[in-house]
Amino acid sequence: MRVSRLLLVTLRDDPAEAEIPSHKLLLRGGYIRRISSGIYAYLPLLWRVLQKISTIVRQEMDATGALETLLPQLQPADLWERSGRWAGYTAGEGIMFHLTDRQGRELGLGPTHEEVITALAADLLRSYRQLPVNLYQIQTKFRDEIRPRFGLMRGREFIMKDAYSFHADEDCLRQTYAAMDGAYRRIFQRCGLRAVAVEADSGAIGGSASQEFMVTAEAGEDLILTSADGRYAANQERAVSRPSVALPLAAAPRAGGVGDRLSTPGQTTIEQLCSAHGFDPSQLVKVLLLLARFADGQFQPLLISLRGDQQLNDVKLANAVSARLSGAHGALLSIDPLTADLVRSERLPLDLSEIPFGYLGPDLADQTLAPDPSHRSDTAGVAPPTTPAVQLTRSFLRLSDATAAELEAFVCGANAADHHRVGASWAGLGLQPESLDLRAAQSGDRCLHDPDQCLQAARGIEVGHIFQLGRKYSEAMEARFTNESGVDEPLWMGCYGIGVSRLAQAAVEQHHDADGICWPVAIAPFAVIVVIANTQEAIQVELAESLYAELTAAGLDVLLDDRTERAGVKFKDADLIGIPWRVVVGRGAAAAQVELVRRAGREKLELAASDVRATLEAEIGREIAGATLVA
RNA sequence: CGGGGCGUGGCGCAGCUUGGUAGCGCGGGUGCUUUGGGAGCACUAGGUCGCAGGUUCGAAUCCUGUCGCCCCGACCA
Repeated sequence: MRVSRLLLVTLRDDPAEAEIPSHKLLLRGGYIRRISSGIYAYLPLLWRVLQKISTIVRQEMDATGALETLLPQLQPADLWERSGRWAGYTAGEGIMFHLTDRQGRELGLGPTHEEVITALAADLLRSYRQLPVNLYQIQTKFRDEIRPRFGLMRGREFIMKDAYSFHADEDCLRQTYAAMDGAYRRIFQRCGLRAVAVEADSGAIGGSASQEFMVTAEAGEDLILTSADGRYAANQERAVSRPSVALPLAAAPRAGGVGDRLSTPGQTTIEQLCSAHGFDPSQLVKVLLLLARFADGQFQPLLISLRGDQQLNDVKLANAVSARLSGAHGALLSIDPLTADLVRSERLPLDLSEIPFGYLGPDLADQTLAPDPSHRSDTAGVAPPTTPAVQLTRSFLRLSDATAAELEAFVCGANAADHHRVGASWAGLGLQPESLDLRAAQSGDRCLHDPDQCLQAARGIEVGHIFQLGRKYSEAMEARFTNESGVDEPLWMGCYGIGVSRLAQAAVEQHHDADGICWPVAIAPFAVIVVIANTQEAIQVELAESLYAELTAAGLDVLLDDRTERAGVKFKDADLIGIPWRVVVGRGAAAAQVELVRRAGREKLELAASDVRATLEAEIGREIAGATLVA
């Protein structure tokens, strides 16, 4: 391809809309253009990158025996109603674009394909003899993201490889999951990315085990925690660690007591309490008052106890709450602090004026949630307005993190303004807390697998995620097969995603310098750019043309910069768009000498034009092989 | 949705406080010179100042509304 024909439009200044390096460089290099928020045109250069990534993905997926397919993006609502996800994905904060067709049928634009594939599996799969099977596709996904961000990093329309496997039993699912783990490692390796596999929360997709693949980069949206020995890595949402040892309370209290009352006026925070009375935060139990909302309209107040020096992990909390109540009330929609503002905006029949915020203890009585009498008289005898009746549970769901539950004696609020209790115990308060893990693991915490190892924090861009779904969808959608004994049972499922367009940008985020992109050769739009330093010199043009023809004939992806620009312009553009190898045909052309420059390291080599092809083939071959073999 | 910021030729910005000729750099076109790290000179095209109201003799500038975009939070490949 000739640069003069490439529609190469590069920008000298950083566009105002871009914040992070990869986004700026993709815009400046003429790789993408924004059409609307979170919606991008992939220009010819980027399309070549995406095709190269897709090819690698295909090769590795095919090598595991997976079958490529292509599923519809327009999906009927009833499929999603059968899985129980239509409401959650379309209402409120739901991310599915949806529409009504001319017949009044509801359709959604596919954000993911569990429903479609499971319906297909129910149709096609009948016998254990057909199993296992793994179907994948590479296509555009649509998600009405709450906040699109950073160009291709979080778009409302993006390219994804998604795969879905079906199995006769859980053991077989585990094998395919492991095979996908291997394939993913090879894919990212071959794309030239430094990626780490981390334990993950399975989120809205559901299911049991799941693992994310993170490209480490400052601009990453996720926080990951890893141990230096490489044996543990997890998303912070999921990460576990050893809490520090709590300091015992100095004045040993009576065993099983409720503690001594302590006057603490105005001391509503952990810091104030500790500095006023010399407590250590680990001697305190802090109590959070929250409100969970469910798909069926039910509200459930939560009373969460944590040791004073620990932070709540809201993903762990959401999982714990879902596990207890989603069976009865459907999906957990949100958990928010229970405040006067929330009561007002949700029109809850609650009066929080008696709740002593800042002085809560784990034994706060359910009666504090009694309905507000004034509210009752307001609405007595009046037909309720258009809003449906609020369903509110009038007792707390009480959950305690293990660090709090294990304290023998602690300081906590007295459930009365301006007072705390010192030396309280769970038995004394009449509570028997379950020991849950609700706390956020943090950088510096000691690891479970080895107390000598500490967790380190890094930021990451999630480029892949693999799940063992189990039978969640096959049960909901009645995708069943006949097993060896002739008995019908639901299929076991796994699903496996790679954000292809996100991966392209993540590669830029990881491979760039002050002058532009430094693509790994495996996914670069072109491997080589031949630059004619001065197009007025016929001898340079002639040599460059013959090199271009030779390299192209050798099967390399070659760009010929034949523009009549000055050399400096062409060098700047070549650096910006990040072609891994540059061949400069300039002053040495008369002697058939050219210069070979590696983009990433700037190494230069003067060599005979006749040696260029062999040198490039060796260098590129070495890089590709290196990326393939290391595993 | 809550909080913060921005909309002025294709791109990056100034002008707005204190109302009165719409400007700068880059980019585009033509010509000449230059030709190994974003060249120089000359000429030239291109803007209803996001949109709609209002105030005013007069609005890019002041007021109101609205749309769009970006950043911080809940979501995720």
